[in-house]
Amino acid sequence: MQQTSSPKKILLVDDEPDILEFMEYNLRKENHIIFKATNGKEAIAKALAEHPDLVILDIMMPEMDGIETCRHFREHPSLKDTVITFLTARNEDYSQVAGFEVGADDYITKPIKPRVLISRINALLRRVRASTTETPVSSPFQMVLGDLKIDRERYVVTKGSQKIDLPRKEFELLAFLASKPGKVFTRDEILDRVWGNEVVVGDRTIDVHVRKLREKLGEDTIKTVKGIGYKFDF
Amino acid sequence: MQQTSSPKKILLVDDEPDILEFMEYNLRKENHIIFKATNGKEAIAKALAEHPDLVILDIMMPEMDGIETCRHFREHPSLKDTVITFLTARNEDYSQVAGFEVGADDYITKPIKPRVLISRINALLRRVRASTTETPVSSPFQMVLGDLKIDRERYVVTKGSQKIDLPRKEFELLAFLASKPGKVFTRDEILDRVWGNEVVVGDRTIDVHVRKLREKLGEDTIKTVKGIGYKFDF
DNA sequence: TCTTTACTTAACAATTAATTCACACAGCAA
DNA sequence: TTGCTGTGTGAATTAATTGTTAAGTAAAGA
Repeated sequence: MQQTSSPKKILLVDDEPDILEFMEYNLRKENHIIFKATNGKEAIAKALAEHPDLVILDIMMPEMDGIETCRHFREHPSLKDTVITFLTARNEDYSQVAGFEVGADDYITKPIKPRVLISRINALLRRVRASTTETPVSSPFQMVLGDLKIDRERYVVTKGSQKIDLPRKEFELLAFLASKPGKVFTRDEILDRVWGNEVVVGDRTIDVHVRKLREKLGEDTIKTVKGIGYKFDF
Repeated sequence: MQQTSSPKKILLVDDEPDILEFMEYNLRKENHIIFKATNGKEAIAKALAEHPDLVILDIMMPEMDGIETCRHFREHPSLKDTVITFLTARNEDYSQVAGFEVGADDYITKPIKPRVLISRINALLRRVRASTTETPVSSPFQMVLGDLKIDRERYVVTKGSQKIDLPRKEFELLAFLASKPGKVFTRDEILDRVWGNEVVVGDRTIDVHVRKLREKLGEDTIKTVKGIGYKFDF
């Protein structure tokens, strides 16, 4: 199974230790960082402290059940955008409805198979990341800049009438720089947006990619602003 | 959840009152103005009267189904640029293909999760309707792409004068990729649409199907865009 | 049931992309 | 000039992604 980019914080909430352990084991194998809670109150406390990317919440719990806990999450300003998925025994039909009403993002039924768990979790994490990152700027699929056309949908760059194939990072770097022609992006900004803040790469990585872009697009498309960063100009 | 700029008019079309109500509730929370219809005819009437920004159309409806209704929209001069998204139960096999062929803008599968619904809708509303206009709809049941003919009614593919029989998944995959020639579909998109959001398959499944298609149709029909996905080109 | 076909998985190979490395070079200040 | 800082470059290395084959399941048909 594909390895997702960066490890995520996941908070598991269930009153049964067996299930907690089972999920912890499986998710840890996927390199996620796991926190656990055995009731709703503890869950909220841990969430406030750790700000998990995802919460897996058992519906059936003593005292404060999953639905109730979820509602608390949704009411809390700093937690209300957390991704929450419920866990429930199969055939608890009505609770599904209730779950979605309080703003659940997904629903996993017990008994859980490791493969299914992992795949659902990864899919959720991907999707959520996608929807929050979604459309940075107005996102026209195609940008035209001088004699350069950048087609985000088709993933193709055209210079004049010549089609140029770019590998992923090069394309993303170019698209990012070109999103605001003329603006100077610092190395930090570039790393944040193109590489993501969790990935650690060396100092020369950006340079090399810039160089490759210059090789393919011509020397004068990307300009160096010494001590600051790079900008796209045409 | 982020509040989008201005309230939009949304027309919901479904024969099941529960679903209508569910969607109305969730979209109203987002400050949209909601209209409802329970069949295709009513939908067109309301659309003509209200000119909604977006139509959410259930595929499975008595009398005039979603596909048919969509076609009517597309033929109507004053409605043909309306953004339309389909609603369908998971794994209603070929309807996805049909949906794109009649010019759908997006595809939402039931059961619907509120947050997913809202995020997809908002994304759709933000994006200007330009991408679908550029793909001319040749004929609802038959696509012709270069020397390739895809007949979704008989699910038969013809290359030149040679008839090629494709198994179900291969056909669906091909038809999906071909629904927007040139566009790169990510593996996630492909899994979502061809396999359905709840089916769990391994990483190499798509590859193998792609390979089989290439075997049968020639190496250069489906192109790999490393790190992103696949695209159909001719 | 048996048989066939489609679908998925697993293991490994091949390919391509991303990153690092070592050093070169340029600009600037003392 | 010398030393410093920041950037450019090509080769080498490492990592990630995809291709391929074979084999195992599941589903459909006879």
